[in-house]
Amino acid sequence: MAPPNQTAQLFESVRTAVLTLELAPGERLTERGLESRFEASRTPVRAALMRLESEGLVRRDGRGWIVAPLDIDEIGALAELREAVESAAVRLAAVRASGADIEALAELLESARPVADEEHGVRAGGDFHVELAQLSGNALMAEAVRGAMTRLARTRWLEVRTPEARENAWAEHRAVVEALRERDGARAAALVAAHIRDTNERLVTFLTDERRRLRGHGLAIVASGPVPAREASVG
Amino acid sequence: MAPPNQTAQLFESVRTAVLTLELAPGERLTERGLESRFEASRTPVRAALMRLESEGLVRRDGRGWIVAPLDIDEIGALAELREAVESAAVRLAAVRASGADIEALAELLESARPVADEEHGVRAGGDFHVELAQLSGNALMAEAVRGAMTRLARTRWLEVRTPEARENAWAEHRAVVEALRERDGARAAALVAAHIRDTNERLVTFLTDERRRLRGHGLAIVASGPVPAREASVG
DNA sequence: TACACCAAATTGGTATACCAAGAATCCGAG
DNA sequence: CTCGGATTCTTGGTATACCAATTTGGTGTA
Repeated sequence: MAPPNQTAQLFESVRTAVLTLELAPGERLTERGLESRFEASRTPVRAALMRLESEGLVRRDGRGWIVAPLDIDEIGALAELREAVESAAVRLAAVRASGADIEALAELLESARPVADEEHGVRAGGDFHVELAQLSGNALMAEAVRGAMTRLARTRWLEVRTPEARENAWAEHRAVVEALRERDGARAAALVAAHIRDTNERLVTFLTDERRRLRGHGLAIVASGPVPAREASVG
Repeated sequence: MAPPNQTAQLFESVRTAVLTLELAPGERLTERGLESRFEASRTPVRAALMRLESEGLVRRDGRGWIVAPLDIDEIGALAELREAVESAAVRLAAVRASGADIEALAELLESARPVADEEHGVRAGGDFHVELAQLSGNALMAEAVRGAMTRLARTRWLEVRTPEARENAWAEHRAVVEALRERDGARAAALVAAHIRDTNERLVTFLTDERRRLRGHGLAIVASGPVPAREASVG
């Protein structure tokens, strides 16, 4: 069973294309365009689009579809959400996680240490936060963090990542693990919150500064999302 | 057939059926079954199922679909998530919300006061939390709360809601608004957290106690993890 | 030139036919 | 009656035809 389902494969392909900016933020997508581009029929294309939509990577634009624009306001909102969820999660983790789980996280972190490989470092950075949230034992919190990291993933290809900055982020992660080891939930939560806040601030500063240049590369960054249509009915 | 989109209508119908327990938790769903039941073709049925899946109301079971089972562990996880998000949101709201917004929320609460009408009270109860989160100015937080309330909505048809309990919940909501009026974010957050914790505790206690009885009515409540495979198929 | 109007093309929405995999059922051998 | 295997049914996955609504382009008129 090499191709169990075309949908999953197609979904991954489109998703990757969005995350790597191969499909530019704000770009218009047509079902038939994707159909021919990825060589699949409309049914799996539609399924992929709907899933991508629920992940926030793709959005409806009137009747059609667009790649979700990079939205500085959304990035800020994500940081706030992450701060709330991740700090609560780590507080829970300090109480619930087994020593072995914490050590496994420490090991994951250690393995990402050298950060020589850009892509590897990027991926590991997001994974750390998801794994950390997982230690809370609360699957929904972990899922929320994963969703947030997904929405943020595209910015990682833009952000400046000096060796110092990466080393710094790594050290902050390590401090969190250390606090976890000592079962100091409050400290761990504070560290996580500060880390998220700082990282976000750097990111937003960078994006704001570079907005003009990035636009020159055909990359639009909006400042306040196109007003999501308000709906009246909520069951 | 003039209706702009059948999908939206079908989606609402199925969603309502799930939320009202007309479609029982754990029940197996087939695309063709829904197709004939709701008189639509498979395409919109599949779209609705995928959307419902992203809302957590429907789930894949192997190759097929089931209505998401009521899961006490998930309910607990939702409470933890809500506590994290809503308390952070209300803290933000205390700083950001306009006086008019706060008054509008107070009015919404006031209008739900008599709670004579069961269904109205139920809906308003969930709405309050969503509107409250909206005052944070963080759309993603509000969306997270809305999602959590959706996942919890089915329990409201089961829960005992004595007039005292409802009056009590209403009073707790009111205390939050009062704290908001005074721009006391810390107190508002503490009140929200306590309210969520208490409500959840009552709910879980009730579900645990009544689990046997509810099962007698063909309603399965799982304690952990998925997969109750086959349950209520007409007794 | 500006503009109104019509025709063709494009698009998402919908319906449906076909497929392979799995489940259920039937039937005959023992 | 039991068991094994073949047949049939059902199911989700996929491909595709058709539709209505928009968009697009062109064209003729004032």
